[in-house]
Amino acid sequence: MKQAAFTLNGRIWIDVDGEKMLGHGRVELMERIQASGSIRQAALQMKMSYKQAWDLVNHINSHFESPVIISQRGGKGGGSAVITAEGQKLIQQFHHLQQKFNLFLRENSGSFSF
Amino acid sequence: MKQAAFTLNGRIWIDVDGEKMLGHGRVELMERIQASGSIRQAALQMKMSYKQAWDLVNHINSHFESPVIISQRGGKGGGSAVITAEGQKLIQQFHHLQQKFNLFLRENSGSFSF
DNA sequence: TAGCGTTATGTTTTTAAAAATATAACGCTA
DNA sequence: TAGCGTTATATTTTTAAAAACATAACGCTA
Repeated sequence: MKQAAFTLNGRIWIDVDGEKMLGHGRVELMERIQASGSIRQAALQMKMSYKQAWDLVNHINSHFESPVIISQRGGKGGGSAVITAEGQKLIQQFHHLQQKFNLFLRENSGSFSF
Repeated sequence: MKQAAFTLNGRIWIDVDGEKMLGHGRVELMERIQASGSIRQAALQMKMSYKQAWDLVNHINSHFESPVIISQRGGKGGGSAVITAEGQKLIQQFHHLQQKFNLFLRENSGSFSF
């Protein structure tokens, strides 16, 4: 085949006890929950099942003493979910790291000479 | 649950046309092929099937005008495989990038304050 | 020239991941 | 108080990935 453009790519995430706790997808999920106030709406927007979204939410929360995504069922609108201040800090800091990482990728993408 | 040690983690790889071409696993495979002179031995060492290893080798080679892993069947020992100079450069440069990335991860692992 | 160990390749089977389905609980609202 | 839309959760089904299996080709070596 042909030798096209080589680009450096990658992913970062946050581990707890060697287990993945937060990455790009989960951060996006949290953001959409915050924007919509609903796990279901966030799931629909990201084209995942409600179950999958809820499992992720649950998994994230399990790593904190008090949940960073707080949800309740029933009531006006059928239920709702919000992101705590701590959770928002989480999002913010992940974005900051992601930005630095993107820079890293760009800076090093040109270092090939095959 | 409890709020344990957060650590930054990640992976990098090299893309061609938006498709993954080379990452940590494939580099290790190439190194083991070089060390043993055999795709089969490399596969055994990495606990993958020969087929899987060969598919990876094939996939890597398909991205270059001339293969970076050259193999032949029959003959002394039943067959053999070698890594070209170009392939060795590939390995070297990936390692260099990986080293820089490891530094990035370490440097940024402490930037949490939840 | 028969056998050996490897490369090369296709097919089948198994396993794991993802998706789909089902259902209960809940608290507002009409 | 019946209904709505959501959260919460378990179970089943489907799909995709991985593994296993099978077989041919090859060129040395004995």
